[in-house]
Amino acid sequence: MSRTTLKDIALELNISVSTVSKALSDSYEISEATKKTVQEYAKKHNFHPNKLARSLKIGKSNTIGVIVSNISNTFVSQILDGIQIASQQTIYDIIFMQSREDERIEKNCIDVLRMRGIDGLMIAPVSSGSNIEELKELIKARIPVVIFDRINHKLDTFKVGVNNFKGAYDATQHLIQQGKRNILHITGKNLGVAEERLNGFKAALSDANIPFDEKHYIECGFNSTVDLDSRIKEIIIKEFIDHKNIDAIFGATDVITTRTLGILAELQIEVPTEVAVIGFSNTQIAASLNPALSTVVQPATEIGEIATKKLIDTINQTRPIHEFETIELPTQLIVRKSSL
Amino acid sequence: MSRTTLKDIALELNISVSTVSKALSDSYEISEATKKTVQEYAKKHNFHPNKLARSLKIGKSNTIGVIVSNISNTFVSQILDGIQIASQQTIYDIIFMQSREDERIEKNCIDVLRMRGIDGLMIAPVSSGSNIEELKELIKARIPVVIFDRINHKLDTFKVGVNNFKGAYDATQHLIQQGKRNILHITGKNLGVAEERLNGFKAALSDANIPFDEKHYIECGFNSTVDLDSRIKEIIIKEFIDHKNIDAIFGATDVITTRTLGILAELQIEVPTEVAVIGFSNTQIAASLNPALSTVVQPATEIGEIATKKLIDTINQTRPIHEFETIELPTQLIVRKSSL
DNA sequence: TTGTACGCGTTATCAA
DNA sequence: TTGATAACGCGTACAA
Repeated sequence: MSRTTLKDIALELNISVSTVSKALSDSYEISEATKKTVQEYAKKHNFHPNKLARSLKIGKSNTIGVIVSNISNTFVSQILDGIQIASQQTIYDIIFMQSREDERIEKNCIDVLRMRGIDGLMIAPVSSGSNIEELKELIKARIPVVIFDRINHKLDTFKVGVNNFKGAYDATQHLIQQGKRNILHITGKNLGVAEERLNGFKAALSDANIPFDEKHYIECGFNSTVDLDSRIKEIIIKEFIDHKNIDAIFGATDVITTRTLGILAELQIEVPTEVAVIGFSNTQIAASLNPALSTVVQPATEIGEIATKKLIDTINQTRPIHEFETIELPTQLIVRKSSL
Repeated sequence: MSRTTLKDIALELNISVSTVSKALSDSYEISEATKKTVQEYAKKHNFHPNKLARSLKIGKSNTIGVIVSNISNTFVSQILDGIQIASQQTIYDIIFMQSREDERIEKNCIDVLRMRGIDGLMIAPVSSGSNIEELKELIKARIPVVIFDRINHKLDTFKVGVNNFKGAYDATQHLIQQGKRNILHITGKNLGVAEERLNGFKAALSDANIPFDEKHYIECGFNSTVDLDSRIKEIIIKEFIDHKNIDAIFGATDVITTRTLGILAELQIEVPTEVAVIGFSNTQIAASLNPALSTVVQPATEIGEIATKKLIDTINQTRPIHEFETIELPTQLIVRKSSL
């Protein structure tokens, strides 16, 4: 048995295909009687209209494409949750794809989604300039694009993310208020948001008249977890154990912060008595950690929801938009035991 | 500017649409010269064939639908990773949807995916009988279905998951070997895999001649995290603090296990000296926890990969399959500090 | 109120 | 080697 079509119903009921089509969409042209017959038949035989054919016909797919780096990242999956929530009550379905931090894969994702006839795209781009031509083309083809999270991307369009400067500033200031003066900032290489977070870190130091020490700013590659681990370990051993000149660590990302905690435990360095720790992190188990981890939390769900709403608004706009808005949501500093 | 079509190219190059189509698919019927002209023109003008039209025509969408309960769950997102990896090198694209543990939403997901013309479906069902009629219909319509993770579902089809009995048995046995005899098993309500895990737990106790105490088996509702937390806390206070008759806890899921750790920290109960902890958990930061958490790890990525391969195989099978296989992968017991 | 005819963009068959 | 034509399933202007 293959799938039921309008034609099948028409044949069975001895009426025309268009009558069936109209009856199912509750058209005013059709009599209540036939509507009822058709709709009941459809329900009984579990008729599902073919979206492909429908989209092809009306030139809209009611689909939104989403490209993220990696689904298996707490922060990202929380954003996806928000996207799902916002799209739930709309006519739009969501298709997710992963770029895996690779511009070529990202290009492929864009192509695939485009071929699928998405009505709009939401993307957290790999880098600040990645696939900018492709994205421009989408917009030219009147497929709106919203950029989220990595809002330093150069494309001129709607953007939704957080105020990374302030988030980093607040975290650093908190450590300073706890009497820490030798703070190590660990961040990632080629991380779009890193620069603003570094700026916030520096600004907080500067405002407290603490000189910025180059040695207390470390960039880690992200090639593999092993690399990341050994790199972090190396620097902690050097700066904390050998030179004894660190009293706090500020991690720039979810992964860095949690890995750091693990390494400190492994090296039997007591948190927060020997070293205080705080970092950007959206892991739900921050409170379950021992010691409970102080974090800069990004409003992930909200980012997803706002981005989705913005995109849908833009899709439904009849005339092209030329004035774009960048929304920077505030982060939230949650102080727990690891930095007290 | 709207999107380019075969027609546009044909018009521009003064050849027929079918010639363009054949040239682009590198047909042997077309001369090298025209092929070259067409392909170059297509590349230059960034032509993307319309997949909707293509799928409609050939009756295959080269799309696989995936339904999971909740993307923002470590274990689930690891499975999705595996699915992505396995599909990467194939012609198939993946569409994810979330059921949020709700059978009606799950039904809606199935309908949407079906309307989208998926060639196959992978699903971790909400419950053991959820939407069984819908799924049967899919199979009747020759759209293969593979069930993963929640392999206790009653539908007769391919299933890929883990051996929950053995995973639970191993964890419990390990605790017993550490000299623990009063083990609390915390599990979830309406959790498909709970029963097998409970059986494994009981079997290990029985094999060590330890009687099973009803009071040491707790089911938690999953309505909200707050409920879960307070329920776990309540039972720990009663059994550990008041009656002092627990020396170990075995958590049945990722969420339960990590929440338990948090609550123990909050109550200032020392792990593992006062209470040993082990549990099913796929969180990547188990090693980063303090104390490092002993876990029963499920081969999530592998589950995703195998399920995907099985599904694609089935899709490409010309004749319907009537003998289905259930693959139960082994779990891995990783002993860390929390249970030593 | 219902039916006919056409087109969305593609592929496949067959004729030129 | 190329092109005309039909068809996939649906929606809609127009005719009946």
